[in-house]
Amino acid sequence: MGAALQETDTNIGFKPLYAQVKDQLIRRLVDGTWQPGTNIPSEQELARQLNVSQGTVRKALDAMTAESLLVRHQGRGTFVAEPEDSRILFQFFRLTSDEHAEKETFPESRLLDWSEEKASAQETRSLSIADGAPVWRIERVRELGGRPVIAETITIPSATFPDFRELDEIPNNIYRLYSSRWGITIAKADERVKAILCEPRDSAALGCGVGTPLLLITRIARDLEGNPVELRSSRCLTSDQHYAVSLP
Amino acid sequence: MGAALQETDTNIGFKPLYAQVKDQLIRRLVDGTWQPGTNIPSEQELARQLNVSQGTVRKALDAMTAESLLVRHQGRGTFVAEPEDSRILFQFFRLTSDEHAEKETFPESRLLDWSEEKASAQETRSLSIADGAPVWRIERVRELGGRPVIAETITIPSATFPDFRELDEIPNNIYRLYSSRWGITIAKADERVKAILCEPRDSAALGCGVGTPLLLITRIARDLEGNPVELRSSRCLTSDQHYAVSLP
DNA sequence: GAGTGGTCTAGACCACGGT
DNA sequence: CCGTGGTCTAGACCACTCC
Repeated sequence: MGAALQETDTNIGFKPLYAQVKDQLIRRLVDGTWQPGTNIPSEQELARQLNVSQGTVRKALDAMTAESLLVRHQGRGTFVAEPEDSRILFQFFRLTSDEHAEKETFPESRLLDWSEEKASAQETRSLSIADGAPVWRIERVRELGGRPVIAETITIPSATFPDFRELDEIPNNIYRLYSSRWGITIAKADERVKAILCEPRDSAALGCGVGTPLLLITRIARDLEGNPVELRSSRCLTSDQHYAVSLP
Repeated sequence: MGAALQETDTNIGFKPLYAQVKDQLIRRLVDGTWQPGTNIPSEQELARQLNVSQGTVRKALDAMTAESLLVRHQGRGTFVAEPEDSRILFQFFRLTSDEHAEKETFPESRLLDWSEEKASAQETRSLSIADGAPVWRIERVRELGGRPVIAETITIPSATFPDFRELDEIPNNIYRLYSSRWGITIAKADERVKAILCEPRDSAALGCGVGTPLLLITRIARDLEGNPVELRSSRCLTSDQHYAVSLP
């Protein structure tokens, strides 16, 4: 790490060398030096570049692999993770069919509406944007096995996604779009789950009666630096599906 | 690992040395050689006992620490994790107050009923026990901030918890009881979450009307070896609470 | 000061993938 | 065959805790 190396541990702000290496490497992801899908230099090469040992680089790469930022292939190299369907599904989609572990297909989406509006109070708070700033709001219905099971509202700040208006389609896997068109990587997300009753607004879309119990999932998705990028509200029918969590 | 060491990687059943070390150490937890709260030998000592290097022992200990089986304290040593309130709360209790990260207090329990019954079909399946085997079923209500918010049913096989009948009290933190009285460590759990409507049975306990939307959490808790030990159904009021999940 | 875990280094050998 | 990541070892120094 050359001149940036901290020599002593007595500082309260001490960070281990491998953590500093990790920060450096994440910066290369953030600034686009390393594009999704490309392979990054070998451990030995990075060790030379950063003036640390190969073992220290490995510890940083291992941590990033654990966070799904990188993918390692023995004999081939280390690659920047891509927002492929299978990975996004596994990492961010916790709704599963009740019967046997399904084929894990990406839920089909049907776009209902999308328009630019002023952010609500909740959106302002969740996305850390200015009061009343413009946002895009996307309404769609998602289907599993041919049956509508999720009504979802996606909110993103207009400022973060310039020229969003010019899209002529919203793809199924929207995180891949964020990545390919704006270079924004969704790295993690926080979800809050509640039980609610179906309101008239969702009744038609989900094909269920008003008053049907629904799972409300409120997600804040964050980029590589932890900044909130997307707010999503999903109202889910859970008569034949469940939200699966493993502890820890 | 002496004679147990595998010499070559070409076997399909190959396990890295650190994983074999981890298995050995977990066995010491399972058979009670190392009791919760006690400190285990130092890395150097374990390395000598197992005929591996200290770095290999460290990798095994790091993995076990990540699974909350051990706790490390720099300068003091490595300790077997205890089922303390704060850890159990953090690891297994995902229901949180909507407002600001609460004081994280353990929810108070009020015992409604407990009796020995024959296992239902679901219990038989979830707990991998014989059809109609005897189980203990515990019904209780849990409160947060003085208000009842969870009605829960805990089912455990009678065979796994001998003399359960002789208890004169069911403590708040029941996982600590499993550990202290039967030497059973709850190491992980799988949860399934659905939205349901409050039924008459829970209406009185929760002080809400029939038809109120509730979060149904079905948990299968497992011991160190992954065997299912407890089935738990929690019906939760989520008007002022939510179920929190971080992805990944 | 002695002992512990935490970090960092350097080098070795292996299995894997592609040439 | 070579280069890659995966594993294992050995030794050094540090910070922390307790005596």
